[in-house]
Formats: sequence, C-alpha cells, structure tokens
Amino acid sequence: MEVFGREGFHAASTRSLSDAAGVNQAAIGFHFRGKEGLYLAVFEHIAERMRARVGLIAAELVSGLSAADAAPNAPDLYLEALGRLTDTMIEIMTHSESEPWARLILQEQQSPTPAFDLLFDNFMGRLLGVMTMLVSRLRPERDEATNKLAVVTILGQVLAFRAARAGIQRHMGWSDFKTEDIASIKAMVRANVAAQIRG
Amino acid sequence: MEVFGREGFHAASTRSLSDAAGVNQAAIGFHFRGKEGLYLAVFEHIAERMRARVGLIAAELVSGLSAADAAPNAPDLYLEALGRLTDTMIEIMTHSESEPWARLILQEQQSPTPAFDLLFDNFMGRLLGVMTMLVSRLRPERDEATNKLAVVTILGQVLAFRAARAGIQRHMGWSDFKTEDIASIKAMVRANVAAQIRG
DNA sequence: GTCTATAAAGTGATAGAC
DNA sequence: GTCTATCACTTTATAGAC
Repeated sequence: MEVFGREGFHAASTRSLSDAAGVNQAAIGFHFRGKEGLYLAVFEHIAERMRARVGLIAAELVSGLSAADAAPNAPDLYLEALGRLTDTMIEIMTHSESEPWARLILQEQQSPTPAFDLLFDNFMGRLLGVMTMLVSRLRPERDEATNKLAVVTILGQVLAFRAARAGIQRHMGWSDFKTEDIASIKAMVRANVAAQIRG
Repeated sequence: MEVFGREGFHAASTRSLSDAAGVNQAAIGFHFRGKEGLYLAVFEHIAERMRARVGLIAAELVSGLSAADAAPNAPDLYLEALGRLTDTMIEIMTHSESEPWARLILQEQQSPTPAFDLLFDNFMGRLLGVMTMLVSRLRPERDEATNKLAVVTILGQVLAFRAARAGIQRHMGWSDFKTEDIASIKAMVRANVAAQIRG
C-alpha cells in the first residue's frame, strides 16, 4: 500500500514492492499472480478496513438517530452528528498517515478500474449515504437530489485538504497541518455546514 | 499533455509521447533534452495559458472593485463577483476538456516537483489571492487567516467535481455532467457561499 | 513456500546517416 | 531538424533448485 501510494502503480517496481515487504520478488507472482493482482489485493485490504470503520460509525449513528428523532432539539443533534463526521474526516485527510491510500483512491477516482467498485460499495457509498440521511432530516422539504448535492459540497470542503494539499499549504503559509490548524479547519467547516444547512 | 495526463509521468513512455505528437522518439531528446524536460515544458504551457486566463479575470475584477467599493450595495457586488468566479471554476471542473491537465495538477499537488512552482506562481496563487480579496471585503472584521481558510473551503466545493468525479457521479446517479446538472451545482455552491459568508 | 537465475519485452538516451 | 539503429539498463513474469 505504501509503495503503490508513494510511487503510483506504474512507477512502483515489483522489486521495490517485494523489498518493502522483506521478501523476494518472485513471491508476488506466487501469492497474487502478478503485480496487478497485488494492486487489487491492496484495495481489498483498504476497502475492508474502511468498511469496518465506517460501518461502526454508521451503526452508532443510525441507532442514535431513532432516539434523536423523538427529541425536541432533533436538528441540533443531527447537526452535531454531522459535525462529528466532518471532524473525523478532516482528521483523516490532514493526517500524513492517510497519504498512501488517499493517493491510491484519488488515482482510482480519475480513471476507475475494478478496484473502484470495491471502494465505493464498501465505504464511500455507505459514508455518503449516512451523510445524506442526516442532511435529509435537517432539510426534509428539499428533494433527495438537492440534499445529495449538498452532501457533495460538504465532502469537497474536507477532501480539499488531501486533493489540493500542496496548494493549500502554500496559500495558508503552513508547512504542514499543526494541531491548531486542524482545529481551525474543523471550526470553519462546522460553521459552513451549519450556515449552508440553515440556508 | 494528453499522454502525460492519461498515463502519468512514469507510465507514459517516450514512444507513446512521440507517437501522439506524430514524430520520432528521438525528437524528444533533441527538443527537450529528455522526457523530464518535455514534462516541464508541458507545465510551462499549462501555466502560461492559465496565467493569461486568470490574469484577465483578475484584472477585470480588480478594476471593478474600486467602483464597487463606493457603491451602496457593495456586498452584493462582491458576492456576485465571487459567484461568477465559482461558476467559471465549476464549468471548468465538470468539463471533460479539463481532464488531461487537471490530472497532471492533481498529481503535482500530491508530490510537488519544480513544475508545481510554475503552476502556483502563475495561476493558483493568483486565483486564491483574488478570491481572498473578495472574501476579505465581505468579512473585513475577520482576520486574514480565517478569510484565507474560507476561500479554501469554497475552492474545495468546486474542486470535488474533478478530484472525486467518479464517486460523485455514482452517488448522484449521474453518468456524466449534463447541462442541468451543472446548473444545479452552480446554484448550490452560490447558495452555500452566500450562507457561509453571512455566517 | 521461498529462493536464484534468467527469459522476453520494454525503457530512456544517443550516435550517426541524411 | 528528423530519422533509424542501437546501447545500456530496467521491467515483469516464470522456470527450477531447495
């Protein structure tokens, strides 16, 4: 995952892949039938880890939802849940640990291979679905398509910190994302989401 | 540009590059001193085209700004200028024509080479600067850093349609971006920006 | 299941003809 | 200025020893 993410599919040689794993180059052919098989296996790995992580959040959130629906301050609860989601996503996008697999996902977004289906079905679709559920409860009078589009613009605000990382850091005058920077990003996105939901 | 964008720097072979240009492989060495020189020349080309385009918008906008400053409805004019900017950016991001160079820029964002400086100095920085100017006039009481960050979240909302294109299309149930889809994206982003500026 | 060795194809750069 | 031909090297895949 690290080698593919750092060097890209083509630039990553089977030798650097096997070296990083501490095994011989021939092991790739034996275990994964070739470089491409290893690439797909990496995405299966990412998809499963993400599925577990998102699945946990989604389950927790959906169970909390039925309680929130009855509460008198339901909108506040929905908004808080959305805020916790964006906080988590910002944490992930700004953290350097996400770099390898984030690069892989971005590549797949531009020219999807069968690996993209794995990602979307296991976690992206699920995550977008949960967010849409929340936004739809906050703005039930709007049609589904509008709320789905609203979710996309929320996603974009957090995604930028991965996809346009170098440009953002140069624009902000940041050399990397410090704890206080991340805090102000979270606050800004929470405020934006609250405002755009309010309409 | 097309070959590098489609295949990436490493995957693009000098032979496929020269074939696409309808010349011999040896011509790359003669004209650009090698594959890397050609790569940099592509970015010089992109940077110059963009510089011209953004420079025009920026000049027009700055000259209109002094007139707007005196107007009684100045905030409306700033917001409208910002809306025209996001409209244009959305037009570019959703258009398939931008795919080759957008891919190149995304790649550079993740692991910047000297080519990234060309891009930032010639058009990204300029564009972000103009947007920051507008946001700062709309929210003069906020400090510069906050307004710069607000610009980033606006950028993210339009950038998503390039960076997360495949996922968004699957989420929205769109096979590609139709005219009416683009119109609703523009409306959504304009509404979001207005709301988040209002606070 | 892991290794060495090697085959077969592709890579970027470049010398030299025209 | 453009071509062919070729060099030196790297690539992935795989045969065969252990």
